[in-house]
Amino acid sequence: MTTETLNPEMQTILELDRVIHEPARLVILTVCNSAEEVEFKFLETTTGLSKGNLSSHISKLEQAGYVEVIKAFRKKIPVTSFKITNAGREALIAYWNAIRGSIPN
Amino acid sequence: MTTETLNPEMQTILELDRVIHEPARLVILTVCNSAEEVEFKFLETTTGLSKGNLSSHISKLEQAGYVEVIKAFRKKIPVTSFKITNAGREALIAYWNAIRGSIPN
DNA sequence: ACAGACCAGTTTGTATTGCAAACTGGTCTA
DNA sequence: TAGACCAGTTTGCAATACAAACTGGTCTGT
Repeated sequence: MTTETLNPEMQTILELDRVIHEPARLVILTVCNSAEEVEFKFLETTTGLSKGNLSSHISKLEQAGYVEVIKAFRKKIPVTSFKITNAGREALIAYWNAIRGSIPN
Repeated sequence: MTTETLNPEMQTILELDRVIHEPARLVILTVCNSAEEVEFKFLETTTGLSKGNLSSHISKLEQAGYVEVIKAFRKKIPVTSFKITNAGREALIAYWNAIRGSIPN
């Protein structure tokens, strides 16, 4: 080792957005980003996450302002849907850019 | 949304090696991978991680079998160094491959 | 009508984590 | 030889990820 400073790609890794860095949330947000609106049930079955787990990760994303939660009824059954926000989309893009920039060949 | 199955890239994300997924450890392991042997002090100053933090992350990496810890003395002062193991190198490569394969364009 | 199976989603309890402050065991200096 | 200093570990704590247990409601069979 010759240099005494961490190269910038590694510095970037240390500063990654922890809300998005959690795999479950990265997947949730990515799915939300790929559709207008996504239902709870859909996320549950596709991701294989448990309801509780899914619920709390979504709360985190909501708190961070990365998704909007939409509560509605289909017939008489409650249906919860999610929509990525602008902030969420930006954060997601920034996250991928950071990763992309740090990947070794 | 039309499909009911999570695409394989997202599945990969959910299965990332959590030992390596932690940014601090990813950086430590990457530095170790770029040199024959790396000293504690060097990691401390380059990464900016606190001693305690660094120490416990390295313990994790050692437990996982990803680094070897080498204790020695320089004059009379203890010097601890780290060396990535084969398993560590493989895990790191696998991690980057997983990430690389999951990145959106 | 109503008991209980079922459903969508939340809350709670717990084990694990990441972190820095406090500590250990030692060397060096005045 | 007291105490400043150094390399690294342990401890204590706040924040997490997770699933089991729960809530509030609808539907089914009798």
